[in-house]
Amino acid sequence: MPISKKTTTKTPADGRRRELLATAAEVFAAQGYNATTVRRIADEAGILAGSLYYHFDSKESMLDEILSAFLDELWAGYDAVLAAGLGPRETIEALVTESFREIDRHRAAVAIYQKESRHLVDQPRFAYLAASQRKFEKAWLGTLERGVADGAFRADLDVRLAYRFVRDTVWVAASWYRPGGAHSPEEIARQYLSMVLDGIAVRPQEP
Amino acid sequence: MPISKKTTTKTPADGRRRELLATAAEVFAAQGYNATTVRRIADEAGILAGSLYYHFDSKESMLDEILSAFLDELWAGYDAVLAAGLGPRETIEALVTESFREIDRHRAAVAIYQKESRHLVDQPRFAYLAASQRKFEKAWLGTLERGVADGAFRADLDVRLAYRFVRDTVWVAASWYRPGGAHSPEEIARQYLSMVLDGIAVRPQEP
Amino acid sequence: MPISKKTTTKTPADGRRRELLATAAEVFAAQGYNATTVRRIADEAGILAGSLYYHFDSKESMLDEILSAFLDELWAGYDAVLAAGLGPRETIEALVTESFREIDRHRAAVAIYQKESRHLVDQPRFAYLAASQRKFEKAWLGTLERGVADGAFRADLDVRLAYRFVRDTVWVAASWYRPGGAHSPEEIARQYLSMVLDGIAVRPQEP
Amino acid sequence: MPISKKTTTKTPADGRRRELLATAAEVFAAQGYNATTVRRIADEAGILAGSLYYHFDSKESMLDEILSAFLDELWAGYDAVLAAGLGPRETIEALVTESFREIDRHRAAVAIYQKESRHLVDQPRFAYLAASQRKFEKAWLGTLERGVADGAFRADLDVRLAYRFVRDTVWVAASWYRPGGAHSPEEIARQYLSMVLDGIAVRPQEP
DNA sequence: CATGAATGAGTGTTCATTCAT
DNA sequence: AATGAATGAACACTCATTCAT
Repeated sequence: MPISKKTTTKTPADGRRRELLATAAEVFAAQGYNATTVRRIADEAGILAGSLYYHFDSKESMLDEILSAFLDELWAGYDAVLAAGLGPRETIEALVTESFREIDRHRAAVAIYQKESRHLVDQPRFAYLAASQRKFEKAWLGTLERGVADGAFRADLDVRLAYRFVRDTVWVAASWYRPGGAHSPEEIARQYLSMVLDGIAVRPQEP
Repeated sequence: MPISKKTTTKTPADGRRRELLATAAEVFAAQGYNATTVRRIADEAGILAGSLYYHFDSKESMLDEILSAFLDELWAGYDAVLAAGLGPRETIEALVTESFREIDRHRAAVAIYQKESRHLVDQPRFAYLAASQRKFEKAWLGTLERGVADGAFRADLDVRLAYRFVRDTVWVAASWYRPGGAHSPEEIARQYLSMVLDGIAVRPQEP
Repeated sequence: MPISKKTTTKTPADGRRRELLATAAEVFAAQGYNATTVRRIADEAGILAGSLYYHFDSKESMLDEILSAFLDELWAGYDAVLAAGLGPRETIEALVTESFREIDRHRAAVAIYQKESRHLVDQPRFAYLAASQRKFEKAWLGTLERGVADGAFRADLDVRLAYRFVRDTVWVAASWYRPGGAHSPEEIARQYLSMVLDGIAVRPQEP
Repeated sequence: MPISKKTTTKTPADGRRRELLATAAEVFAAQGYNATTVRRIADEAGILAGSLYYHFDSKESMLDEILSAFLDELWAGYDAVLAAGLGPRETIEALVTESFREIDRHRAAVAIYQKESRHLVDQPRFAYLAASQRKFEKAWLGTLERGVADGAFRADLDVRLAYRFVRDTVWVAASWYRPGGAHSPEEIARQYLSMVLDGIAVRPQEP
């Protein structure tokens, strides 16, 4: 059950759409949605601006499709993790790892989401963004609280602050992450988790 | 010696400028620079769009003035910290605290900086943003390396990753921080530092 | 000899053309020629927009064919009436009746004619509209003048005004007439003629 | 109490608006609303297309203002007639005369109304057109029925048909009427009334 | 200082039309 | 006969900017 109500109709000639969406996502991510002209996307795709409208209703509907496809995939991964019945620490580890995998696969969509979701949320068309945010918060906050309760996480945490801390820490990575770099998503996740869970300072010496 | 070369001329009618800049900053932060119309700023200020051009050369020059004023103040604070000769951990603590104070004082400017700096950097007019970023990176990265060298920070850190981690962690806060809330900037800084330095997981029991 | 020079080629696949033209006429009448998109016609016909161009050269040529077919039929009827050698009053009666029959049979075409002919007249392609109008005026005006001369119609008439009066009165009916309604075209013609010829006021009493 | 809810704000600098509206009305009437480009109106006014948007929200709002101003004036005249307590025949005479005066004063608006009102009625913004039509029908139909009841009009009339007959007969005149021609509106009204009330045929001889 | 009116370049979008398949 | 994809010109509209008053 996808977070967005879109029925991703998989018609045979669907390939062109996907190509064009990938192009659009790349440009949106690089220049921002508003600053991106439909002509720029068309140029990048090697067609004329008007021709995009054979495939899409509007510039906005391209954005919509990009974001909802991303969120659908993200939640497929998250839901699997949340259904696995792991402990709080292991859940956090799995969610962070899954997030970096999504960043790896949908870098452009993630960057767009970061930059644009705040003002899109208010538009009825993008109501699913708000729904996703609520679900997201519930998953992370719940896991953190569970961890504090069972002693996995520090009891002196401001859990809401910790939630924002972890959330931002992970997703902002999309702004500098480049797929195919030195580190795999799993490796980056491991290092992030190491910092988030154990801090960057050395532990007081154990005798 | 300010990071931006602007000569902050203090003409008598300077108060109006400052008011208008504050208004513009608020709108830029809320809607994004590109999505903000000059008319919207003028509406908010109670004048007509054309009248803004008595005070400013262009919409871009408003943005310029907002960002350079912010960076000048930021670096006044940072430079004082860096000149104080503190140890690495104390330097990090002081920089983070100073950063949250800036967020508190220049929330709008910080938010604008976060959202817009990436594509502004390329324009000659905003070259000082790149200069600031380099200086910023040097300060933080240097401190982290110093800390690893003298045993204050974990030796197994990927220092560049840790830099991004700390940097993002701090500044993204501008996107949700609201001045006058429950926590003072210093209190938020303390909690952030606690998480960054010591992690959110409980430490292994010492006997 | 038809008023329009079109050679109505009767190819075997002519049935499809006629269907498509009927569809187009209906949409043109309902939404106006300019406001009608070729896509809308194609939708209504259950094919794609481009496919219409297998059957027709252009949107304009559909309009052309619709109007000229209508005018050819109209003049077949009118010419028969005019050739019958009736008196002026009987001629008017026959023309009005014939007109309502045309409205009944070609409602869409008549409505299109009413709405669009004024600005089409200037285009060379639609020169036959002007020819038809001249012939039309000559027939009606001549009959009215004949009637005034032989005492069938009132001598104090401004004949040009009376011509416009009768002409408009008849054709505007196409804008509200719906075939298959309560009244047959002949019945409506009878009532119209009663009003046009004898007025709606009661006659002064004859002793 | 105007038929349209518009508050015709009479600001001092309102003159330019009125000029531009008159220009727009003329072009709308000549070419049809849809076929008229905003550029054409601007050309006619000697400014650039974009400049029109300083004065008006949209092309549609120009149309709206033209139609509602016309209807407000029309109903001012009609309401005065209907309130005068005249007999049915005198009421019809006064309404027809008033109508031709409106055609004389607002020729363009009347022509636009004739051509466009049918499809505008459905849009919420133009709901007042439907209201006007209902009020119009009530006034004319009521008067005709009253006239039939008290013996002023023929008892054998199909009143609805007579209503359409008179209505169309009057307003279609806007399509050929040119102000400043040979006949004054009152003169045309007189002749129309003569035909509508007494018919164009000679009356049977009274002995 | 501010307004009222305009400019001109650009934006998203529409649509009749074309054409290889 | 019809489709899928594209073209290219035009369209309504936006907006930063200018300038005489």
